[in-house]
Amino acid sequence: MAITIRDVAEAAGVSTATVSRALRGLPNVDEGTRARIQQVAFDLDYVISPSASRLASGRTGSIAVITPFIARWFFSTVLSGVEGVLHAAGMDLLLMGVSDPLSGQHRLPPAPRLRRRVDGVLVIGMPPTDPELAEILDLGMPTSLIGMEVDGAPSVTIDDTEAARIATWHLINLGHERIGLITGSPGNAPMSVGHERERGYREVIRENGCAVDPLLEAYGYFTMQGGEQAMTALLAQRTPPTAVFALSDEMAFGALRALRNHGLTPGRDVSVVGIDGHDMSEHLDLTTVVQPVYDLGRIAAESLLVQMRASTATSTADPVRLPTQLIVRGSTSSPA
Amino acid sequence: MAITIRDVAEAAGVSTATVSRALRGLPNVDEGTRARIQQVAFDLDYVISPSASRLASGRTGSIAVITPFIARWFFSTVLSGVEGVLHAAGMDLLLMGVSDPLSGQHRLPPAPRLRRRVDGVLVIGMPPTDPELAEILDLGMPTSLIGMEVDGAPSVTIDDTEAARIATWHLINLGHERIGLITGSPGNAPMSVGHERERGYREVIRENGCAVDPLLEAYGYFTMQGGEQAMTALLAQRTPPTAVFALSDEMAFGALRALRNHGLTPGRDVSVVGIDGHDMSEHLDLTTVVQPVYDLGRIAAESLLVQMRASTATSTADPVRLPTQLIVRGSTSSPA
DNA sequence: CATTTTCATGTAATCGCTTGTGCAACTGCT
DNA sequence: AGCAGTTGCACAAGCGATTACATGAAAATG
Repeated sequence: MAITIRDVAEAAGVSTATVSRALRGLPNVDEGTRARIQQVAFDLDYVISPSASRLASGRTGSIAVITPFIARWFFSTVLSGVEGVLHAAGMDLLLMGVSDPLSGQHRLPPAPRLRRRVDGVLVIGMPPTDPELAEILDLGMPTSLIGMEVDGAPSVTIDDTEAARIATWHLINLGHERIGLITGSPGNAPMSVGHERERGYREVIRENGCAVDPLLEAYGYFTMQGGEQAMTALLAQRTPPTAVFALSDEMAFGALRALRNHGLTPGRDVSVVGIDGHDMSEHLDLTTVVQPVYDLGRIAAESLLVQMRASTATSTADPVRLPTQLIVRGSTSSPA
Repeated sequence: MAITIRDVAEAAGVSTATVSRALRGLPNVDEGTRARIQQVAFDLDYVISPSASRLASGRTGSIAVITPFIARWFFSTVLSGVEGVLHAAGMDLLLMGVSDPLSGQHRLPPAPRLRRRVDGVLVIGMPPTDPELAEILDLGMPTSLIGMEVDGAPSVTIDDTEAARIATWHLINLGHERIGLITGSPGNAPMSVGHERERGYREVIRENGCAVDPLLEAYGYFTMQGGEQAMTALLAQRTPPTAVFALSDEMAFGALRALRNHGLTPGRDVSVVGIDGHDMSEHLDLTTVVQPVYDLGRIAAESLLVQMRASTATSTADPVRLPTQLIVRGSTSSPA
């Protein structure tokens, strides 16, 4: 069978306790002994059994990442940032989807599958009101949230309202007065990204004395296709907007496509601005409010690790908010 | 402390052995007893300790997914397909990147981190000649490859040469004679995706009596930016190609952009065809050879599970090849 | 020089589950 | 009724580490 710590101990002429300490870099081991043990372990091609180690120590050395989507740009980019940090820290990354990739149907709640399995949890972009999120937080283990804020839980986000304000102000400053909105879905949960961004938009619209016209709002469901349909709907109005703010770049992409399908030129005929800084936004010449997506994941992972080390349950749960930046491109300009 | 199997056993008035069998659905347990145990376990809010279970049984119930990139469309889409299957099977998915997300530098080889930690491995899109891949295969555990073929290892791919042939033939059939190629990097490893696709291109070019002109080939490094630079380079020739085949959609996107930057209209002035069926290809009106990326992941995961159940080491390692399909869009047409 | 500390190491009791073995109590057969 | 074959369950030996505690030697202290 496989080599165990016992084999190493015998070969090195010490006890398993010493091997354990030596290999894990604990103090109170003679450096000479440590070197010898390391050499023996290497020669025997010994690898520790994580299962045994976990059982004995009570630590799993792994962290779950919970996400509603894996194949979408935002989520996979965050995931990439997370992975970089966890890998460097020697942690295992357990990836768990919340909804079925194809149907989008919610699966069983992930909380029960987390217990005793991981030391910490990272949650990406779930609605703050989601009961499943509450279950996860109730687990009482170190948790860090990405892209949403919940009272008392550490989180890393951008200021969504502010980002939306920046985008909307940009259109206002260009002289637009009829500004459409492509939002997520009808029942945007309170505190959710969609809700906060909508709020930023409405605030700025009101501050400028423009009416908040329900006819200027359409649902894009945060997908490209949805954005296209939403833009199409907006264009069907008797007085279409001269500019549109899409809550995400992917919806904005859809909007651009709808414009072209209608023989309109984005930026010249109708301005479009998004939020994200999607890889393709430069390519499509889309004005957007860039958010540091990779860093969202990176920083959340780092803070989770800190939180886990400082096992003092009194984790300072101040939410981290990363800055955003408006990048002006060809999809926005002053109205004709 | 936490509830253990012992607590459940005592509360149900049976031995831990029976609890273990009952909860795992093993036979030789009276259905009445089983129901009672399940009820007790539920009431006590008992969850099994994976660490203990793994140590005792020798099975980890988890599978590693190794990938060079996480945030790229192809990889995250495959990953999504894999996750769906593994989740349904109750397996833990350990995500491991091979290279650093930011720098792209290779990290330490993943093989040592796999031993004793997972029951199976899924590898996405590594060059077949990569020594790290060899190390992984040498581990001797159930493994399934996605997007590359290696002798003796089960794999799920498309026929890359054939896909390239289809794309190139499409351009030939349209009447193009000077057909450019946007390939990966200079040293495309033998048997790699890039190499095979290049081969398909060259075969068709030769079959049609066209010369394989090195000046018609440029490197796009499988990125959008690279594709843009490659197209720019091709346009700088004295006699630029009238059509270009990019080995991936993302490079094709870059090519489209380069064309527009030069005041050229894709499809009318220069035709562009890619391979992938990227989410954005429809949006950008790109002709492409669609590959079933999600299914690549799904099927590989399913076959890995089968392979693990049929523990007979003599796994029939016949490579699975999924079909591709040419989707003609506006980016290709007959030369002017 | 006696005594207290510190250091390096060993002993052995866990951690919480799985599973081979054995033993009754049933079953169905002749 | 007798016998072999099931069936349902308990016993207990692991699985391979970690770690509290014990131990003896060496170093530091007064």
